Amino acid sequence: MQLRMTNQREIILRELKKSREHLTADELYERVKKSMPRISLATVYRNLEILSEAGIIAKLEMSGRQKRFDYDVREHDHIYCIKCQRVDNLELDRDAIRSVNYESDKGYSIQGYRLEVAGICPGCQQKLRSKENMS
Amino acid sequence: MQLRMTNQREIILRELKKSREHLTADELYERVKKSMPRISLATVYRNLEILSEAGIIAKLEMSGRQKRFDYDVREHDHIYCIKCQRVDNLELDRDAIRSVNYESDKGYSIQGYRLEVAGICPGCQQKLRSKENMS
DNA sequence: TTCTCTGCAAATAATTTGCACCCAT
DNA sequence: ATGGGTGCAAATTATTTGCAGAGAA
Repeated sequence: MQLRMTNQREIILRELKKSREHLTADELYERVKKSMPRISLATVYRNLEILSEAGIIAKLEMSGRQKRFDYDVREHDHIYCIKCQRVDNLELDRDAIRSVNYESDKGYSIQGYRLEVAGICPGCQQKLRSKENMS
Repeated sequence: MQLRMTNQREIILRELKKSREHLTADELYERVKKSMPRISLATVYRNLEILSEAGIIAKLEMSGRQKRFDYDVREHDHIYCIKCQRVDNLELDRDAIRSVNYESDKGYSIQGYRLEVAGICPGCQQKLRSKENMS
């Protein structure tokens, strides 16, 4: 199965790269529509699936509903805001986590792991503080 | 808001406790139906939500589509099978993970973390081996 | 009695798919 | 020209919600 570089695929990749955020399919759709108004959401979904399948982008399965997509395919972990769902990268030593012994567990053959940290982002901390001040 | 112990709630709790697995809402629904055929799936969803909100059970947001629910509310991590989606507990040292330094990251105030290990469960390893032998 | 809970059906949210046409290779 | 890609609408999957009646406290 050969991948073709269509116009829509190119723009999807460009927008994902440009933002450097961890966008959901519909967020990306909104941005892509600006340069290609007739593109369909299904095309965005299909391309995100195909491109992550091919290892060109990464699919993030975080807590919460929607999947997010990352232009950066290097293995890394994420931190997300429990208030606004925004997701940022975590720069931490994956080897240190790997050394936590979970190898022998339950007879599973281990394929990988995912550390997901939950927190409140600076923006939402700010909002909470101003709400406190009002009361 | 007072919680009432209805018949359906009791059975839902009993089945969740009995199985000691990490069931999805519809898996639980199928089991509960055996003792209470007229219960509705919406009631199962509502109860799982309310009970996890109240801290009586735990809601697991793992990779993949469906949420799973755990009778065991103690903090612990999970390993799941990438073939059959089954989820098992991981007994590992949470303090060791906590010591991986992610505190200062991005100005977030940290609320918690979740380590999710992916692997292939013994049952699915078996199936893969017999498939190999056939070819 | 009061207010939470339930069943049912309909609504929602996120994602996927069938189909006929389009266009990159 | 061939077969992957697209837009559109409809289908699917997981979950939630409105409502009127039921039942726990």
